[in-house]
Amino acid sequence: MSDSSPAPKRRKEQRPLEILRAAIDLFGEQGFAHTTISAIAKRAGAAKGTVYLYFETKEALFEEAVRQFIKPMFSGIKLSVDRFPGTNRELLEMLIRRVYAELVENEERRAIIRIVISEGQRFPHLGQFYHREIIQHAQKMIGQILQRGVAAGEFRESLAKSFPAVLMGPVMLAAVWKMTFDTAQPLNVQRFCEAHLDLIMQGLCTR
Amino acid sequence: MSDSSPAPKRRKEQRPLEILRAAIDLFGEQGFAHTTISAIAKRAGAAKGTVYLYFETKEALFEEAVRQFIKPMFSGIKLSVDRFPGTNRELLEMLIRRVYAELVENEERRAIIRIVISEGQRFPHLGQFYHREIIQHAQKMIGQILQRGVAAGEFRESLAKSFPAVLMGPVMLAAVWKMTFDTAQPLNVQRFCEAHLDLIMQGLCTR
DNA sequence: TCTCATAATGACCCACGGGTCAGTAAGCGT
DNA sequence: ACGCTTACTGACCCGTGGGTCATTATGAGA
Repeated sequence: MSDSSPAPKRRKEQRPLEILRAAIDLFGEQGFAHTTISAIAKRAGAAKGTVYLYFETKEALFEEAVRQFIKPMFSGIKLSVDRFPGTNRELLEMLIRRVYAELVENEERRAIIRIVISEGQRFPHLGQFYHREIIQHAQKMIGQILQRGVAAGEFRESLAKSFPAVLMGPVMLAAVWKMTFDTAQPLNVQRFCEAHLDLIMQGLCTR
Repeated sequence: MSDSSPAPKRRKEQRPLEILRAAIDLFGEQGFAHTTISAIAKRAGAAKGTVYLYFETKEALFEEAVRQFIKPMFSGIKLSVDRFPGTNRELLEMLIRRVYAELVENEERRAIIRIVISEGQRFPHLGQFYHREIIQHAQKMIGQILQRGVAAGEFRESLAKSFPAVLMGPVMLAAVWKMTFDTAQPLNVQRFCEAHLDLIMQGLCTR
């Protein structure tokens, strides 16, 4: 029958994921401390005790939830980079546009960023995990693009090859801005992205 | 006599500032939710009740503490920009170096950034205040430097004039990195700063 | 239809911490 | 020395929320 009955259902397989989904939503909206297990259970359509059937503690649930949603964030971008046909310059441009679309414009993803920043001190695992799963791969990816671009004569030799993250700095700023200052001064992400690309491609100075 | 006596002293003037200092330290270290009034009082060398003599609630204390430490952050930089003698290019370079020194290398200042990011959702005042007191002025300052630089032929026309914040993107990333990934992969701030300057001054592409 | 292993429940327990207030004592004026 | 004002204290109150567990409900298999 339909699952509209209020009576509890036994669904061992789906439960954990439903709970993780509810958890990541609420942690993103309210932060770790202000999110209650009861609220997570309620949103997942379960009772408080059910959460503790699948997760040891609130912290364990938290780390699992973040883990669950960090991984897929990167895989989509990685795929489209691997099979890109154009020049390295076009590839870098496409990559940066994608990152804005995936990380800055998507509210759920921004929430992950905020979580990693704000809870990173109290959950060192989290920072380490995020670094291992995302940052490291991203650095390698950008490093390769730069290297190939230099070899192909598209890019000059620059210090960015030692710090690929420099290229992504404005992305981080845009994400933080959206989360923090957008009510005071709304950010036009598209145009910000264009300014970003303009800057790193051309630089500021006349020759 | 010396103030080593354990008996309570009556010092109406110094108390509030001592409490604010203790508060900003602890809020920076542990975040808003995990910082207790008792801990703040203890660090300030006072009793819990004393805190409530000077501040209505925990939130009021929090906002006051942040306010207290945000303002002086900017004034030093502003001063050295106003009286700078060199070219606009040199000025921009000096400015960016100073911002790294003040915001990224200084742990207390980074704490403020983390606070604004992580508590910004639940305390909208905070984001608005920070924007009004820092971001807006910084934007104006950088905008002027760019404009003068273009007029003097030092800078090309670029989209950065509409989004001066783009230039500061890597600073934000460096600050976040220091707070979050530094144990996983320590960041050499000096060299990162050089890479940042190299990038925005020269750009990536060959002509 | 009956049994039984177990998924699911939610009332309950209790530690924690924001906020209070009756009491204490410092120190000024006389 | 003696009040008297008031800065200061910390034991106490109580709402909140993490975590438990005795009880109930479910549905697969006999």
